[in-house]
Amino acid sequence: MEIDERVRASGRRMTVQRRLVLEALERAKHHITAEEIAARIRRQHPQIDPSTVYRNLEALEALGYVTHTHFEDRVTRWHLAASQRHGHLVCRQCGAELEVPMTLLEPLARRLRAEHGFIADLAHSAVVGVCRECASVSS
Amino acid sequence: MEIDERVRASGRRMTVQRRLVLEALERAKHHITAEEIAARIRRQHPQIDPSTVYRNLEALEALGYVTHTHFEDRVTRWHLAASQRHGHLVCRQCGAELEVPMTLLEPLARRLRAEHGFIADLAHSAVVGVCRECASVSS
DNA sequence: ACTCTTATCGCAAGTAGCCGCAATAGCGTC
DNA sequence: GACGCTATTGCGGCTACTTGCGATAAGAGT
Repeated sequence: MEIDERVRASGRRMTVQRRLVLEALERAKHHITAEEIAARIRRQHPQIDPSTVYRNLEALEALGYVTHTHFEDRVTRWHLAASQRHGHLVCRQCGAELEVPMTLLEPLARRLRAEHGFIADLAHSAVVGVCRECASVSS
Repeated sequence: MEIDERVRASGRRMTVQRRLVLEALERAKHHITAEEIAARIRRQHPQIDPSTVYRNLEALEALGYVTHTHFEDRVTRWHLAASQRHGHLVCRQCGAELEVPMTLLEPLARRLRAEHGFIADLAHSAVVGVCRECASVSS
């Protein structure tokens, strides 16, 4: 089924704005901020309000097309849910970002599930710490 | 008092505002937001600006007296660094918070260190997911 | 094609938190 | 105890969102 139909089937509507947000995500495919999406869309369609972009990201997330990840402290970044899931390490000193396969995080997820019945989404927040380079310089 | 001296020894100054922030943290001792600290202080000292509270939390964090943890999406909470370190699980559906001992998270930290040279601070961000109760209801 | 319900939009105002700046006030030194 | 250097403060304005509201327009039904 086409995305348009699935959106409608859920009682939502496929608007020009929603399609533009989806297209921006498809074009970026990877870690884009809401601000960036809004800026890109507004280059061609300046009448589209940033709040519309935020609301559409939320709606598309509720439908399962999109997810977001929290990076260093205040930045949220969005990507298509279909793209490869992976964890993130971010260095609190130099800001470097490292991607790690989910398999690395799975043992913890399994243990949280077994011991606390908690279904963890370990890709949702980046792991903050100090990268190899910064650690070797500062100590 | 000894904190005062240590603050001064680092080239910083012990101001009324800084002492009030520290006292608020000592009284709360556990997971308080910057807004709450500011509000409590401002009940007695309305001239103290919230931005001063934020800057003092930052300064006290740099000195190692205080740390912060990120909870669900946009909430940051502060506590004395001296208090017991532990991880947090937060349910994205009901908001329930669960504390887990750091030992549970350490195997992952060790592996990140061994395989990526990355010194992870797994207490810095809560682990987001779905708690046992919400999982059993929704599925 | 036309109607009608209501999801969604644009706008303006609100929120937590951050930052630059001129004024203020710790505190080491005399 | 006054002096001077400069860390820190209060303020106003900015960022990254969020929210309320009246207007607009999807799209199901006729």
